[in-house]
Amino acid sequence: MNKKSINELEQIFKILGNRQRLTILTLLQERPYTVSEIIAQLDMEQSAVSHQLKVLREAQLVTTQRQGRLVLYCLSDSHILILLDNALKHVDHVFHHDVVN
Amino acid sequence: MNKKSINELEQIFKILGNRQRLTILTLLQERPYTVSEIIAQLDMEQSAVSHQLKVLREAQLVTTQRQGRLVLYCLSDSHILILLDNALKHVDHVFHHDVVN
DNA sequence: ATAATATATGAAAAATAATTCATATAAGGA
DNA sequence: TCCTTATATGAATTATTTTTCATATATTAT
Repeated sequence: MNKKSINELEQIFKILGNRQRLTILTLLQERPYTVSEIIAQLDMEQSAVSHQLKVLREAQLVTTQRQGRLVLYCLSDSHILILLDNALKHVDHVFHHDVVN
Repeated sequence: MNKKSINELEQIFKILGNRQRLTILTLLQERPYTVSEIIAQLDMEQSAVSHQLKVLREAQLVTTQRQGRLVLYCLSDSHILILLDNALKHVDHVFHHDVVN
C-alpha cells in the first residue's frame, strides 16, 4: 500500500470516526435533510453542526442545494453507504462474534 | 441506525483514521511482524509505536505471541482487510473519479 | 545475580480536533 | 428598506489524541 493511499484512507476514516458526522450521514441515508432538521436530530448547537457539515462537504461526502432560505444536504452518492455497511459488518464481527459485551 | 452501532462504527473508524496505525495494519497484511521490525518501518520511536500497538490490540485488530524476547504481531483476521479494501475503493472513487488531484 | 535487549506503560507535553462565541451572509417577508 | 429566519465562518476555548520521557517488565546470555 502506497503513501498516498494511506493518506486518503486516513482522511476518510478520520472523517467517519466521529459520532456527529456518522449520525448526519446515516440521517441522509434516508432522505435529504435541511440544516435545521439536522440540528434538531443532533442536539448540538447550530454552529457546531455547521462546522461538521463543512467537513462533510469538503470531503465531498455530501452535496448541498439551497431552497429559499433553507439548505438541503444530500449524500453525494451511495458509495459511502457501502463502506458504512461493510464497517458495520466488521464491528458486528469483532464485537459480537465470541464475546458478550 | 441505532446509537450502539454508531458508537461501534465511531470506534473503529477512529482507530483506522491514523497514518501509523494504518501503516501497521497494512504491514501485517503481508505477514506477522515483530515490534522491532514495525519500529524500523515506521520511523517513529519505540514508545510511540508501542502505544499504537496497544490501541490495535485493545480493539482486537491484532493479536500477539511472544517468541523469546520478541513479540510477534499478527492481524486478528482478514475481516479488517475487506474493510480497508472497500474503503480504498471509496477513496478511489471520490478522489480519482472526475477530479484530478 | 547482573547485564543486555525487546517491549510495555504511566504521566506530562505537544499536537490536533471539536465546540463555543460573536458575527457575517443570504433570502424572504413586512 | 428594515426585520426576521436560516446557515456559514473566523477566532478563541475546550476536549481529545498522539508523542515523548522516564521507567518498568520480560527474556536471554554471561
